[in-house]
Amino acid sequence: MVRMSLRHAVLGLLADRTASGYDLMKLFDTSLANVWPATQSQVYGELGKLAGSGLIEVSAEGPRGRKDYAITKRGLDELRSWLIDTEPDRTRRSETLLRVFFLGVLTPVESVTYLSVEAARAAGEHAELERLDAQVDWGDDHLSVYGRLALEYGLRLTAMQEEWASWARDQVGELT
Amino acid sequence: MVRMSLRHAVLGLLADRTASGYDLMKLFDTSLANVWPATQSQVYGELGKLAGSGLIEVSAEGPRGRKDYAITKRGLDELRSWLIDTEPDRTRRSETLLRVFFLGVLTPVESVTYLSVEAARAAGEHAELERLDAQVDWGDDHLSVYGRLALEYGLRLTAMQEEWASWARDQVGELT
DNA sequence: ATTGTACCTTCCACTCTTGACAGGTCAATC
DNA sequence: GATTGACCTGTCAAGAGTGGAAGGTACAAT
Repeated sequence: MVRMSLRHAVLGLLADRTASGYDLMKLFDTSLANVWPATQSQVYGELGKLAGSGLIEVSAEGPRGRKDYAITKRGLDELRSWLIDTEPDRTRRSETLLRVFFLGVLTPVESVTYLSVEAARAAGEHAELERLDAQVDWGDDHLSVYGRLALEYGLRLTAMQEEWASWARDQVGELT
Repeated sequence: MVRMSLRHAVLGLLADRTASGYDLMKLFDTSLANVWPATQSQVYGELGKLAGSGLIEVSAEGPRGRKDYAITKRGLDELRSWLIDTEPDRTRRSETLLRVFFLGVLTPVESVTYLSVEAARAAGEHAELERLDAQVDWGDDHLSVYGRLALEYGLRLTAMQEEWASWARDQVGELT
């Protein structure tokens, strides 16, 4: 039990409102898609474990075997304690950057192509996020207020990535 | 065998020069620390598998059981093919951002503190990278040329993170 | 001569993540 | 009445990553 952010992601979502595993999956695939992706197996598994340890509980049962979960007092304590008392794991892996390290085995022309594609990809993602920003109806609930901060991070990140990739492309271009 | 970037990280390092597992670990702990961290167990395990499949080979044996590995023709082909023909996995997880999503369970003051710490952390990392940049003797080999591009990415990323965290802190501050 | 330190490899137990599979129910439409 | 599609929960196998333990060798300095 070293880290387990997934556990806290589920707790965090349930802190906003009760939800079933199905509901949570939709949130993971939309709001949290670019922050903490998770699969069904993980979510349902985690719900079972969390319920077993009393951090959440079944608050209602609906049709089709639907189970609504609600966070408990202990769960909320655990979530707050995670936010305040523990340091985030900042281990980052970037396959894109890993490839940059090894661009030397390609020809300069091939490297320039790689970085151009990367710049275009970042630009595309940036545009996509801007579209999302304009489209989303930002409410006043927790997830909206702070979710917007997260979206802004995405906007700034993709903008930075595009600038960097363009710059890097030019740097490599000068080698030819 | 879906992704396995670690395999290609090892191949990429060996494309620059021959190395033992011990040598590779030093590279993983320095050059690649912020790009693709790996543990001993992973590296030695991967070396065994790569040698077994003929992508690398033992080029020399030294004292203390040291084995120097060199990339083979097939290994280089595999590396090039990975760089050119396959799309990087861009799945990103950010525990820091995940926490931002759930800042709503804290008081605004606690949230401001969290974001302030985050800004300071980014600033500190940025300064550290600048120090590294000035200190490193950038040579002409592959890892240096392209490693420098990666470092520049880190500089821009940490600068962006500091600006974002400061901005977000002010945003939340306005709620009080 | 001992001792400390750097060197060097290998194995194991555990958690996290992925992807696929399996199964069942309700509501509306044709 | 049958089909379709959205709803909803669960399990399993395998890969990837973590952390640590174990064990041994060469070398230099005291």
